[in-house]
Amino acid sequence: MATTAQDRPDRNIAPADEDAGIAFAALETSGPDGASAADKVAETIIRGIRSGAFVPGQHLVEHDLTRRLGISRGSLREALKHLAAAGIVTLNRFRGAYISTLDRKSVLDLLQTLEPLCRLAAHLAAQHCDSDEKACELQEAAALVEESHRQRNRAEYLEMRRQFYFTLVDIGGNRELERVMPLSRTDLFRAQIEVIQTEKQRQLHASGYGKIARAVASRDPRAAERAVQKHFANTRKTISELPEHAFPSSV
Amino acid sequence: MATTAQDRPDRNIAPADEDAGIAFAALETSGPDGASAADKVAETIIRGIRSGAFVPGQHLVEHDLTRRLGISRGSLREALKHLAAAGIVTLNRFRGAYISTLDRKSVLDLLQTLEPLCRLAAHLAAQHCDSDEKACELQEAAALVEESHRQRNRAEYLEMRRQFYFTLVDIGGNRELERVMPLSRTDLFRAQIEVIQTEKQRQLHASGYGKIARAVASRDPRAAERAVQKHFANTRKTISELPEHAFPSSV
DNA sequence: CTGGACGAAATCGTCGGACACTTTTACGAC
DNA sequence: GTCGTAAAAGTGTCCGACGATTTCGTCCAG
Repeated sequence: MATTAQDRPDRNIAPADEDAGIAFAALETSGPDGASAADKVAETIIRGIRSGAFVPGQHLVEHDLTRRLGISRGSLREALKHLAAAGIVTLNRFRGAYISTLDRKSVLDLLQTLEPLCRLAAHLAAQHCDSDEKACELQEAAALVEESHRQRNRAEYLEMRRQFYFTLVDIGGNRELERVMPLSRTDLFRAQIEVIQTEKQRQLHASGYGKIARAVASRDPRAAERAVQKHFANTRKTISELPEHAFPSSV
Repeated sequence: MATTAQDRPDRNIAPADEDAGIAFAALETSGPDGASAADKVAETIIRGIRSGAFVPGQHLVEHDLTRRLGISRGSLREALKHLAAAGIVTLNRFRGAYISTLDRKSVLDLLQTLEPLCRLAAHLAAQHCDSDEKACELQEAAALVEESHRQRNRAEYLEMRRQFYFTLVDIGGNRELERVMPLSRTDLFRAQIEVIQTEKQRQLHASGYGKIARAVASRDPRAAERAVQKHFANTRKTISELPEHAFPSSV
């Protein structure tokens, strides 16, 4: 399964050492104090991926991260283990942690897996959208996604997108969905393609959330599922149109 | 290779006996199979749940486990973190790790989430079942489930059941499914209800896997999905018939 | 000049101890 | 019996250490 050459992230990783320094400048671990240090580190790394500070294929050296994040190796390893379980980083025994890379098939597999879960989430949300307050909350989340899109703020766009799905699942009331849905993993390929896709594709994707929110607010589960289905069809079409160099080869 | 004197857990906490004949050939995609100590501990705890050595709600004290499993606290905490991400144990800050408990709603939520994933898995498996070899492998996995059922070997039954799903997903070829599907979490409630449900319910559940395997082998994706749907409907019916005391109250 | 053996550096996996903090429990006063 | 406090238990985090493995540079034979 591993490609012929050992990992050659020469294209992905910025060769300049000092370049990584500025990336960590903004990585101040800010989070709810209720979370453990490892959780905060994991959240920081995910934010780094969304913002582009970490790119797929990048090697995460323990000593570097512990120094820059100001935590111990144990806590960092807990965080890396957590991220590896979620599929965001891949651990190679004695060779370290790397930001996971998704090739075209992995992305399509991910979409194929995510779609029925999102359909279920939308279905449940439409069923449980009895109070206008929740419908309003969801539409506001969709508005925030589109707002971030207009501002060209990639990191916030991905964060708001995650928040939208979170709200959708929350309204549905199925706690297991929240645990299972691989939202963080989608951040990986979203962060990859966000800088490659055309403006029209970006626009199409951003508008999908408003449509889903409206369909859910109409309290028609079937319509909500159809909206999700259409959104995924659009995403698949976008991916089919992307050039091959958008996807790293190595896994 | 040579097991040092350290990583030798002299005996597990339960009368686990010598059921290590499984030697399942998983983990082929993750490259270096070298299971870390934390992974082995996590697997041991999951087996303990399947065998009944650990019961939902049980408090896992770090000092106890490190002594009994012969590992360090750091490795144990990694394992607990991993299990917590999978929903098998619940971590309470400063209060420790507990085997997760599933009330009736959680079980129904879990089934609701798992069903579309299993339908997708069956659908893909039916599509990709072009070689007879794979169909045979799946039917053999189903036969092993029923064999364990006849032998009243609960731990092996659950292990074979997991193996069946693993085979199903593997034939389908969607790698993301394997990561997302919350199989270990289902072991939790399976282990709970396995001792409570009636013989007829147990029989019904065990026969479902053979039906799914046959439907997949027929290479009819629709029929495979229907078989999964029916299997889940049966499980839901069984759960609706269970008394309330089958489900712990606290979460 | 090439290629393989050798060894040093880098990095990871695991362990044990240490201290701060929180929760739980035990105990004595009222 | 109730309440407050102190001890005990248990967890969260960090540090240092050692062994294992990979990686890479060096050196010598052909």
